[in-house]
Amino acid sequence: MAIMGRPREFNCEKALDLALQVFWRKGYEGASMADLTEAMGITKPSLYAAFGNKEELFRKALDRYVDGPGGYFQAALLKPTARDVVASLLYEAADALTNPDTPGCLAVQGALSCGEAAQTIKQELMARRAASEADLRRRLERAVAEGDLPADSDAADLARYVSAIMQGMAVQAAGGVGRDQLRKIADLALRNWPPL
Amino acid sequence: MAIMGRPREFNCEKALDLALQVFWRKGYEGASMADLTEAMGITKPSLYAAFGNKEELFRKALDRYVDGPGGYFQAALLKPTARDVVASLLYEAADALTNPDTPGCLAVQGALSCGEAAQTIKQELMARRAASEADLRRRLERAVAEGDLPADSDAADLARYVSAIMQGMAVQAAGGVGRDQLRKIADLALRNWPPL
DNA sequence: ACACATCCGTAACGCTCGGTATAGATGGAC
DNA sequence: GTCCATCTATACCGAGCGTTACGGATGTGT
Repeated sequence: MAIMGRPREFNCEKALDLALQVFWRKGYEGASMADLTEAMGITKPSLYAAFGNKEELFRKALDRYVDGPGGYFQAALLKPTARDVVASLLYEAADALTNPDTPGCLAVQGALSCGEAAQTIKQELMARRAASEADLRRRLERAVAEGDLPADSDAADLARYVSAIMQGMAVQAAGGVGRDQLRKIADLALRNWPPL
Repeated sequence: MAIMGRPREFNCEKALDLALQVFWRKGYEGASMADLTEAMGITKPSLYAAFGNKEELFRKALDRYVDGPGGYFQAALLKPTARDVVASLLYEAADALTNPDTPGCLAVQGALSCGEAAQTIKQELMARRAASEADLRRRLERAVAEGDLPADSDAADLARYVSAIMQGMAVQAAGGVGRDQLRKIADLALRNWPPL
């Protein structure tokens, strides 16, 4: 049995990308269904039929983010040395955070603080940030094992340190700071790596 | 002509402190008037008579924050050396961000991203963060002039760097990271100061 | 004691929110 | 060409939002 009935008139993935942009700029709570449907070019019933509800839509947009524009994070972990990994993370973050197509960090701006209704989203984002930090921590643990970092380095502390700098850059970007200024933050952070 | 009519039954400053706690935990948009009136122990008409509206209430709470729990920032600028200033900022931030009475950084969590209605608040917070950073920049400029920092230091870049670390710590604190872990971030940042 | 300015509480306002019932349009399967 | 599953669109729902009108309560100044 192939597909039956009237086919969908819009492209699901394109619509998700448009929704992602709205969530990016306004956060989860700040983005209203009216904002979303207008940006996506579809009506509310179509949105609900295709994506379930606002929360599921956000989660799907979030998945699309980490696999797409947010992919620089996982890509950076593949660099050969710990210094390359951290440098790549910080400079790629500076670029991504100021790219007009990918404004800011969804995991930070999405729902840092919110009302009761959005707390499951807030916790989801907290978990994602923690998971990314854990990925970085494991990469740095490997670097310690390989002698790429001093043997007495605490990979967990270093990962938290680098994560905090990236998140601080995200806050700066939300405040309108530009790419070159973010890269200078990265420069300064990298002037002592590893921070001994 | 002294005061006339029925005197107010609640303490304005105490009520402001209670409102501040709500804004702290839920952000500007996430805090509803019902949340606020319940926490403050007053009814809505009393709140509107005393504070104007939600936006003015937030601004008054914000003023009370910078003069009270947020005062560590200005206090840190009075330390004798640039290193003392930065160390005080980072360690005091670690303490303040994890103090149950002053949870997180209102300037970061208040309204990082939001809907249309709250964008004046968002811009106010952006301006406050920028103003704090400018205060720090001027303090570091003084340090350069005093020979306390290398003559080729860029005070603006350094101030942005330190601000980003503090804001990153605020995001970490919003994610549940504890005091000791935040202090380790401060430790790592201070291992190269100034970052040459 | 009286008058009045002010505050408190109930109850409602208009609006927007996220979400949906229903009816009409569309196009593939037979 | 007919059937019918599916999509689209209008119009609406109940709930919650920030805000306010109104009337009764309260204490001060005269």
